[in-house]
Amino acid sequence: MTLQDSGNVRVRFAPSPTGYLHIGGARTVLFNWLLARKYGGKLILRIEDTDRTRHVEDSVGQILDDLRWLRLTWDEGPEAGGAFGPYYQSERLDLYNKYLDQLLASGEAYYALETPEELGAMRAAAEKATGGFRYPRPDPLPSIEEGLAVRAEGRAVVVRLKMPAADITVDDEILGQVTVAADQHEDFVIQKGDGFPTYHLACVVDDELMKISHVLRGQEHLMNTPKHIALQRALGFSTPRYAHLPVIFNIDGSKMSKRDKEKAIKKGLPPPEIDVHDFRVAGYLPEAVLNFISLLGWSPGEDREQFDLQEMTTLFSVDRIGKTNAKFDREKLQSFNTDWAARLSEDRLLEAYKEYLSANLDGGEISEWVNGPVTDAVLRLILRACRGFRTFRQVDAKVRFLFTADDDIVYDPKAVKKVLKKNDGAGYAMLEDLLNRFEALTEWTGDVLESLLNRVMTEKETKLGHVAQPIRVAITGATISPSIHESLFLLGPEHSLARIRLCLAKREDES
RNA sequence: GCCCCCAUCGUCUAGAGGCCUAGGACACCGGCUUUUCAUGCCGGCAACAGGGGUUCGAGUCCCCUUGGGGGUGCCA
Repeated sequence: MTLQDSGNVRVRFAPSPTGYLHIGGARTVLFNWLLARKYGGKLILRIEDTDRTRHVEDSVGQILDDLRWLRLTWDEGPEAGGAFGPYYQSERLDLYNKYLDQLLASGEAYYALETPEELGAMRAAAEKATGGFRYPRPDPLPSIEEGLAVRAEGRAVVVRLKMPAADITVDDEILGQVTVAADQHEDFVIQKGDGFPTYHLACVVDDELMKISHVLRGQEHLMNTPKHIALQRALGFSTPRYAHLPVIFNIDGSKMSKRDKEKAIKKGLPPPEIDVHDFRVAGYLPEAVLNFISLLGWSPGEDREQFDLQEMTTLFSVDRIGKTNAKFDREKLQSFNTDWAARLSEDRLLEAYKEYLSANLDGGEISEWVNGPVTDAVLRLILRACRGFRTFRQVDAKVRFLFTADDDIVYDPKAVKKVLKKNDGAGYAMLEDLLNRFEALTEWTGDVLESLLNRVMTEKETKLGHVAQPIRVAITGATISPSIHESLFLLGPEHSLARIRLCLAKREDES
């Protein structure tokens, strides 16, 4: 990046509205966002909705939502507006048609009259014969009149670009020079039979009209770039700087596909997180997700790993982006999440927790726990009691007993056996003793409870575990919860005592 | 098949010819702390894909092989 680029950086993220924002897409936006931020440029959000058959209802809303959750803002695009709109390609058809006409008139493009079926047959035959197919340019080329006449008959006709008979070199900021030989080119389709432009045309026209300076996109687009360069030359456009990002895979090397989720569900396995939304629902913090994906294909060096968006912006640079594909390691993400959760302010953590809850309740709000309405103060207490947690989902699991009615507590048989029945019901005996002491308490605070339990431990010359675990099982049904005095305090005297009595009563039922 | 890209611990990576006895982080394995689950602390294991060059010297440059990935759509 040279000095004269400063202030003129205009980058874009151009998703197709086919579902939630994919985690790989998130990294692409992030890098674009960082570049724009670093050089005081603009990030443009453009919706590439030229394939009506793949359009998914409301997915633009979902993508915008995911970006907001990540705190990645855009300067132009849906909701933001801008001087280069519209930002939906489906609303820019007249623009594409104008350039299409120009190309047709100058002879740089031509109508191709094969039906999809004919093309398919040609491809199949060629693949059988040589293993590969390249569209053979007709000789002579159909005239414009001919193309128009066929179209007038109601038959779908496509427009193809006449590729130049010369090598094309992509000057990539990450990969260096990549040359595709002249004999590898193919006259590709720029307008589909339904009158929509293909991705290539729309992309090139928009990048020019929107004055895009740098294109940072996935490496799966590398082989499209010579096509785009040819189109730019035919149209008299300039060529933006290109940087093709390495691809992100699953830990086993397979593609991170949205279909992995359906496959896992079919097998009865928990679905893996693939889309940004999945990570949100699973209880990850946007700070951690962003930090983690920034390190997939990029590194600031000097053994630095953890930083927020601001530091990232300072550290970011395109020449530190690597060429090697990366595998997505959820274990490391979890570790990052743990660190971020420990580092964030209470206010921010509370906000993030509420976002997590709302994503899981489909936008609804969690309203009641055993002791009444759920307030911010309650959520703060919960988060504090769960310090050291890895994801919000773990927080949920740990405090579920606070959202369960006394009669609905499910006692884990293993826990009951190990903690209560063992040693001739030593656990139950402990509970009976503790019940009396709890009933005598006039104050129910964490401190009071803690010192009471400590006293019991000393008196009985036993470990705290023998005191705490029976209570834990009695009030939660299982062996996992926040520290015992905090668990008791949060539950409150009424429910705590009720559950201990209930637990003791259940023992009698069984004997 | 053809074209293109890539190659350091299991994973993410540092490494711009001597600073490399190859560094960090996650995971893993030990140990400590602990009231459960976590957390925290200490220690350990672990890599330059293979082969040729170039050079006084190669993880770093070149070539080949192998392996991985992408493209080869009227998808983007």
